[in-house]
Amino acid sequence: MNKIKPKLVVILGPTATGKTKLATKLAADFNGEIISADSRQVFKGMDIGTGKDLKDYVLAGQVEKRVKSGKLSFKTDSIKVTKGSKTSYQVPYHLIDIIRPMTPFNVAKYQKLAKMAIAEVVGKGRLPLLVGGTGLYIDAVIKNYDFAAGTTGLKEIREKLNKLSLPKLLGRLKKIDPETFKVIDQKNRRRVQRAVEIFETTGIKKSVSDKMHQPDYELLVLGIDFPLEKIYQKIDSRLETRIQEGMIKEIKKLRREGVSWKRLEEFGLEYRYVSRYLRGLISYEEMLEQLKNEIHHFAKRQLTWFKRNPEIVWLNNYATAKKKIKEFLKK
RNA sequence: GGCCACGUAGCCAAGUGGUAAGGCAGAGGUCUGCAAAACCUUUAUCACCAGUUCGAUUCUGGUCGUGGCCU
Repeated sequence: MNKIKPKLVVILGPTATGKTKLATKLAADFNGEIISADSRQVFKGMDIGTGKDLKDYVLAGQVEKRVKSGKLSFKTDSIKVTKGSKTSYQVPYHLIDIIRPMTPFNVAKYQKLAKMAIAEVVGKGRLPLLVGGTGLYIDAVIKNYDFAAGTTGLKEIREKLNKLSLPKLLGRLKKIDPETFKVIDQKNRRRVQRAVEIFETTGIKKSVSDKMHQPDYELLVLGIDFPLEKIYQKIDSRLETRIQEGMIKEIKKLRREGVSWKRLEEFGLEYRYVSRYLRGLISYEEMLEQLKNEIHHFAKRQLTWFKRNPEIVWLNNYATAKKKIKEFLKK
């Protein structure tokens, strides 16, 4: 019953704080592999807009020296990349580029895949690092949310519920799960509908199912702490860079490949506002301005989510992160 | 110098003789199957001075400021 839980290091933080770069270095230091926790980088072809910089997972330069001096602990050759005379190391990553943009994806699927990926990494005797900024996805893994039941018939039930008005949904919720009804955001249709869905698919009330979970891992949760103004600045300059790198082209290409406007709108941020621009709904200047504001808001929302987790150890540099992980692994 | 218009929160902006819509930005928050999503909360005494009035941000006069036109 009391079996030893695998250790999992989590690195989270709002957008534009350099999570990937930090995680890559740490993965190299501790013989680790990265499991991405990013709800948009799972999609193929969505690269520039999601900041999916795969080069960030490669450690180049002084690696050979670091390996010889024992500072890098990679033990297999599979991650060693030799290009001409230069050797670099690819830190293995998971859950990036795994599905096509038209394919629906959600937390439940993510959780399943992430658990599998973590198990795989642990099986290899390496350290799994869960790295990303999607709070819900991270919590689904580290708090072990229960999505197992109720997969059957979800589509039908959802279609049925989609047709109901919000007051009707609220009425139904009040009947089946008054406890949730009391605390739920009653103006948020999506949430209300989901609470009803949970009951209709599983027969279990949301208020009950919420309480049934135990973490699967021994955790170290590191949060990257950055002043918000700096994040805003970085967001703004990063946006200009992304446009120069062909972000608009990327979105045109997605369209050509059959991704609907509706889907692009759903993806939010870059995909939403560039689409609106391409459709002629807003001007180029409006796109830039609105996008900057929206990404600022997004960063704030991420922070709000993370703030309420007291488990997070906030830090802002590599050395501290390294020290924390070292201590964690010794325990 | 003369004439006209305007002066409402960081920005845009509505409005009324009885103590001021809304939007944006800002701040705070919610979060268990779309989460880069969806949703919630919050921000003014109306340029200044004097007068009319029971009461003025709204009317009158002046001051300052801004924009435009004219000589």
